[in-house]
Amino acid sequence: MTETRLRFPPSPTGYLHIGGARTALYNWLYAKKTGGKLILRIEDTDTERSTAESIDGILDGLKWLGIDWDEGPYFQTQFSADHIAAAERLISQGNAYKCFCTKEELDAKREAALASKGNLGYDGTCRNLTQALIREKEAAGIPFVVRFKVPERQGKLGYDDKVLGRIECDYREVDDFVIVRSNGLPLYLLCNVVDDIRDRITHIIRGQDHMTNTTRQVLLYEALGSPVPVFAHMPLTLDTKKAKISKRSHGEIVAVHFYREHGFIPWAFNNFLVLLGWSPGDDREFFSREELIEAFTLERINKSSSIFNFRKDDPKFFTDPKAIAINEHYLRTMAIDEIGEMVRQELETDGLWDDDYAGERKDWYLKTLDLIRDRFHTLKDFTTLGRAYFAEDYQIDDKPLQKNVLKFPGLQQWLPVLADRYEQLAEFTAEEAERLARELAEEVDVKPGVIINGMRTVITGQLAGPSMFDVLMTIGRDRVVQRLRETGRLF
RNA sequence: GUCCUCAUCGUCUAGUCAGGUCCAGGACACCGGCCUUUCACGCCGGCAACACCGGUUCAAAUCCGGUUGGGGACGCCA
Repeated sequence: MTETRLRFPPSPTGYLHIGGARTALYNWLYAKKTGGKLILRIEDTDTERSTAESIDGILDGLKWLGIDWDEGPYFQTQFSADHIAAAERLISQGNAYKCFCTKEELDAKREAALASKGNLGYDGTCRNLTQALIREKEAAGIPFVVRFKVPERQGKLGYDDKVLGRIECDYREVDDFVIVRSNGLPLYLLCNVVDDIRDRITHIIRGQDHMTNTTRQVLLYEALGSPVPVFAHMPLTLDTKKAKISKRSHGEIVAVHFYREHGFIPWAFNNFLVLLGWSPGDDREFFSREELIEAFTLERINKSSSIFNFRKDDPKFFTDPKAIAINEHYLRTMAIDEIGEMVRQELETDGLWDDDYAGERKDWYLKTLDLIRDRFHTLKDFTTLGRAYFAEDYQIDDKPLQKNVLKFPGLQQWLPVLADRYEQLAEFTAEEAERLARELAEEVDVKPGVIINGMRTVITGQLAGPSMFDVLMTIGRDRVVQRLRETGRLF
């Protein structure tokens, strides 16, 4: 069996979005699973819209996700000669012809067809021009495009899709499509096939929005005398209103970089993406890289499209709750030193990193992360909700401030008293700290919770958190004492 | 409009190819309870779906037909 060769061919017209990332992921998984190769090819033939920034963005996105490739990136524009040669070959073989219809004529016809509810395809005006007429028009300098001449055959045109099964349509349903622009530059349908043939691509995994392209490209493979690769059309990802997600209409929320910037763990995001249109067939939802490669098959890709259930302006979920839940799972279960590396990036970005965290305080650093990670959702939470562990400029949230502090004015006196007692303690342990806190509560005749939760808010700024006395040990006596003494500033 | 295609809880899905073990399982979300010094931690429980109509069959979420609904494509974009 020959090696499987897959490709991810993004067009550099914007950032990498979740649809593209998912396509890349599926191709990558299948390449890994079959011991094949993944080729990265930048399809930049739309020179009007392609940008260098987009290329960088796409590469960065893939790298962040951990999707690596074996060849490339190749740039489609560097193979123009191949594309042009193929077009010429198709013309000389009689598989393509020059079309002198103007854009205006075509637009008018399309509009008329739309109005009369007719078919929108090309009507074949230039399909059978005589050689003489063609030479005459060329001599007159009339611009032309090259169209593929769809064979007039009975029966069905189609292909076998790994996901969808047999896909067919009538030959008469496909109109003569343009393969070369009037400026001489070949178009996607052709370039894509020529490149896939040259790159010896064996499997094409792409979105269902390409299904009609595939039908036409099958004709191109045939005319070019190459075998048709295996096709697998994956379901599309729709928005909550069931429209195809796009950079244009959804913006940042569908951009891969948005998730990086919101503290997602790269693999967690892959894990979320792969489940949008694929399942292992059992109840597993979390996979290591190796497990996923092992479990992944083309046959288990779903047929029906899925909805990316992001919530705009939802105070609780900034994106699909399932994505967040998966991220939380990894946040809680990954090896703590791996989490440590990722949190380090966050701390550095915020100017909170201390080199000792990698040196003599490494133990403290990792223990602290381990203590607080259970209640966090993203890597960003370590520098926001968990800021009090690493800095003095943490915010006191309003809700706990009202509920746990301002409601009990006595805390202005009580907590500084507790600070004194903590300071004088022979040994600052969780047990001792708790004993003194409860003792104080009894003295001033309030429930222990008043003292404990008041402390929580003063010391961490938060309403919730780990066991308070563990927090105290983590923050350390000096900082605890200091923060408790300053309770008055909150009133 | 034409063609292609899809159809199970709010969302992601298992089950459909090989009909009975499915008055449909899991996860997320939601609701309730427990734990507790707190909680968006944890634990336990609950709510919630086979789009519709016919047909085949002893038996249909599963097979067949139709209807409806959704999506995609119909570019000198990729």
